[in-house]
Amino acid sequence: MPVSQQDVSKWTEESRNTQNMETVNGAHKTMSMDGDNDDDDGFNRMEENNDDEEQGEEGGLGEEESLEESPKRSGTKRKKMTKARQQRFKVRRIKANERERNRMHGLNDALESLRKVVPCYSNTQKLSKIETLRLAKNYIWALSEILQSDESPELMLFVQALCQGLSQPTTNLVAGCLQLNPWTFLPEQAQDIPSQVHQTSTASFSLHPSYPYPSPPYGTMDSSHIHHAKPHTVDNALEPFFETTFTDCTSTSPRFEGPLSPPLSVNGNFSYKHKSTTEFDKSYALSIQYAPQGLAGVQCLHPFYASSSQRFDIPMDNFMSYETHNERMLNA
DNA sequence: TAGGCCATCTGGTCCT
DNA sequence: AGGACCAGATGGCCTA
Repeated sequence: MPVSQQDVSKWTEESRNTQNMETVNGAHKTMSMDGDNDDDDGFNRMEENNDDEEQGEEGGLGEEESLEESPKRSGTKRKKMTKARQQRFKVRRIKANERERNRMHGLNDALESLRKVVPCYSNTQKLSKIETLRLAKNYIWALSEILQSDESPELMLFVQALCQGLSQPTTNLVAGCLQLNPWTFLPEQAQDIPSQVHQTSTASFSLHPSYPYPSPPYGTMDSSHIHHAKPHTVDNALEPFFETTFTDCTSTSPRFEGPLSPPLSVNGNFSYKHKSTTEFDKSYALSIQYAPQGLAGVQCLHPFYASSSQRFDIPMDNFMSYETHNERMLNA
């Protein structure tokens, strides 16, 4: 770990007694070279350092708390590292490592719980930690805006809000969970899509000016933009469909009560960079085809139809395929 | 093979 | 003194 002057200035006399600059830098030169969870490693290093600093010291218990002048730094005092003291450090370090592991496991458990309540969850495609946090942040923010606006949220804007700042794979996953084509709500992607698709889908949605892209730095999200949400000037061809969809969901689909339904793998299905429109359509169709038991197999949260964050499954029959969507748009 | 993600170790700091 | 929390460093694993 690089040690700055500021860090050095923070050191207390006590810390200097147990570890000077050279010790710190030396430790990091050799730290974690094996990575095999050998708890003795750090203490072996400590002992090596101590060997350098305790020349001729035999480690009697009675000398444990005595102080001596450091031979390497004038004016600094450090405690003798006796065998007993080394042993105490070793035990303390082992215990600290275990606590740290448990702490991180608890953190990971909490993160896993969070993964299960954000809008899309897949057992096969686990969101990374950072993406989980980003999606959760977007989700909370979107929900709060919906509450404040007191209006029926439009799905496209809702998904846009969810996907702010998310990586391409995560955006694909969210899109897959909501059975949307990410081309239709990500402006930067829309620049690269084939013209045919662009004309038939993306151009139909006027991206809301209050959803700038790329997203602002995290934590600085402007909370005003949904208040400014203007009604769509261009009819969203999906909107009536989704209104029906979610209405149907509440009436025909069982509410989420038990274990998660089988996940729908959307891995790569929305990747557009190396696929023609036809290929895209095929992969999209495949993603639907492999959805188990006629259900989407994913669990989606829509704040307007799933109050209190209740999860529900969206029947596959309620979804319009990408081809169907394109046909409708072409015929419109 | 590079890059992303992750688990783990570690030392420093703050608090009880 | 010891625990909680944090951030840096490192190596392993996986994927494009």
